[in-house]
Amino acid sequence: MPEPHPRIFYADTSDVIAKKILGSTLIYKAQSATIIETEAYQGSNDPASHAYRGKTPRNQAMFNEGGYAYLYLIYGMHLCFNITTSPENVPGSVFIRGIQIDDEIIIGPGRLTKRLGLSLSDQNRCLYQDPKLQIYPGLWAQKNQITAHSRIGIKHGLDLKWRFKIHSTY
DNA sequence: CAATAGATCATCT
DNA sequence: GATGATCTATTGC
Repeated sequence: MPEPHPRIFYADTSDVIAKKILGSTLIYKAQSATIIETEAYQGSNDPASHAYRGKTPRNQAMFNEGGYAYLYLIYGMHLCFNITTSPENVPGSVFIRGIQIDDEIIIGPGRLTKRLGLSLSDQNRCLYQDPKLQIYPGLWAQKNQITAHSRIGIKHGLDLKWRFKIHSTY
């Protein structure tokens, strides 16, 4: 039996984890999804981040140590799913933008949370301890290529190339 | 095709 | 009271 990514996997900064987690397998409600697109968000060094101006009730989950779920509602209707990174009280998260389930490609943070059935009750779940929500190392044996891009839907921090996509090359 | 508008609400100022 | 780490439908070229 393979093990989920351990606690130490999430200890680095979000831009590193966002790349490293591509191709990993997300397990939720008997569904198995491959992570194919991510973005990184940090803290006071990242003007696009919810945590740019410090801790608030909404973003408190971003201050967890690495490996916890951070979810929030955007535009009154879409749930967005992140995984925290970095030590406790150092805000950082990997925002999941795209997944693949079997042959179905799902791009868009709101679409994928709806498809998987994630909800705010999954807030703060630990990805390496909670059996309901887990992430395993990828089983992609192919040679893959990762590209870096500007993040979507933000007004600041567009110079940071913190959106990452994995492409299978065969 | 590309551009725009509308939905809809918790959070922050 | 304004806004936003979005998505879809619709309009316009």
